[in-house]
Amino acid sequence: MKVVDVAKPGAYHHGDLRDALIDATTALAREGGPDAVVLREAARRVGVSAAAAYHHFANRDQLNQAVKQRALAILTGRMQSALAEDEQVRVRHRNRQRIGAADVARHRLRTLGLAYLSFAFDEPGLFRLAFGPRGSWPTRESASPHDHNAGPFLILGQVLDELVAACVLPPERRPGLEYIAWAEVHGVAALCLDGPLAQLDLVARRQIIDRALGSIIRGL
Amino acid sequence: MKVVDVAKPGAYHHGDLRDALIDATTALAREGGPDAVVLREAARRVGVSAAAAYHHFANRDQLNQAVKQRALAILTGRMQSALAEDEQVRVRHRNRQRIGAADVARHRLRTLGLAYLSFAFDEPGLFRLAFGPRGSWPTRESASPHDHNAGPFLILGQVLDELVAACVLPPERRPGLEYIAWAEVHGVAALCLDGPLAQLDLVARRQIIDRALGSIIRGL
DNA sequence: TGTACATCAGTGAACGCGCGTTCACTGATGTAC
DNA sequence: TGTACATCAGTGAACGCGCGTTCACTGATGTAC
Repeated sequence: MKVVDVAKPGAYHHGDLRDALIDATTALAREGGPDAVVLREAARRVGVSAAAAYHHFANRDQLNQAVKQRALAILTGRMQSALAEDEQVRVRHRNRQRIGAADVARHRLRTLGLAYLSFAFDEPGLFRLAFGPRGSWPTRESASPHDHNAGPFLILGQVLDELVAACVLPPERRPGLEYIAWAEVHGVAALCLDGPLAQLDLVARRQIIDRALGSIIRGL
Repeated sequence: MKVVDVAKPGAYHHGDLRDALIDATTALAREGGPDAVVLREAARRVGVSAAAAYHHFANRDQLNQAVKQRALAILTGRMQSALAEDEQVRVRHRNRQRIGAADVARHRLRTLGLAYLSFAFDEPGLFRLAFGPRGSWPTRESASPHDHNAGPFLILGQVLDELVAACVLPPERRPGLEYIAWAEVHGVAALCLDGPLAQLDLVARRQIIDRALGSIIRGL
């Protein structure tokens, strides 16, 4: 197995330029959203000629698409680690109080929603890129193999399954519920970032979020 | 009062270039979304030099902002006329069957949601512009005086008030409910246009929409 | 192990494009006398 | 009613910019013998 030596200074061959370009472009998107995704600037940041990028991407759109997937992977990671953190807290306190499976499942759903929203607010540039008009939504086939197909969609689905198992959610209402739950949370994020809710102060926003999450859980 | 003679051919003075530019740019946005909002192209379509635009807008962003407001006005109009059409149907059938105020109010809320979604699907370019990252959301002060401040927000608020009046919605849950309802419907639109729901066929999309609207109304 | 050579992954210069914006200008409009 | 003139709303040419993309090239890498 070849060891990839990253950024060996002065090296003619970069080592892993493709990944480096995706990294740099992700940073651009982070700072300036979809409009900041500029192939030349990414190459500049990596310290490479713009033409070099064309050995790794057919065109700008392919680079853009790769960054879009990266953004989604970051979102997925945040959702997963939020659940994991939740789990740790629960394990640590398990002797002090016994919590029912129903409450646990409900809490996990809420955690997922909060993770989604905090991604949107912490990383508005990446969020806008991921859910913006440019480029297509990655299909299951085009998704990165490292994800094990575990996009936001699947994580949400698992937690909804837990709700069914905990008898919180009637099984007949389970199918397709991902869409509804996702839409509600996504709508809050979108309206807060670029819509009529953009001017809300943090307190008001917090209220809306609590209310929306409550509404989803109650709506089960 | 001066009669504005639109597009008198060969006229040096245009008459109402400002409006004409907004019209042309709206057409651009309709066809290509936010990225298609290009000052020079709008001037070209109107048949005027690009520099002329600077007698009416300080810069490209102001033009963009005006078109954003136009898009919102169109959305508002669609919502209003959907309600009006509903009303007509109801008046026409009023002798055949008596419907309770509660059902009427619920139906009006559903109508509003459908109008919002049909705007998103019929006019994706305008929808993306209106709710996209570029430009700020128009505040009450900057809104066009012709609207009488009746944006989507206020129409929705009125219908929610009707629900309270009809005893469908407990008054204590009324305040701020606009946000929740709007977010849910907006989320469906956004995810269907540019998100993971983009690949759904029309039938599946229709199901999601029905379900989401039902969920809002049930959640009251 | 050493060498010839195909392939890979870079370079740097250039192309064409279209954009937003500015400038000095000029033709039309409307008002004061 | 006619005329001088300030103001308004256009013109067309130009500027500078930065982009995506292509091209002929060259240095590095790794493989076959």
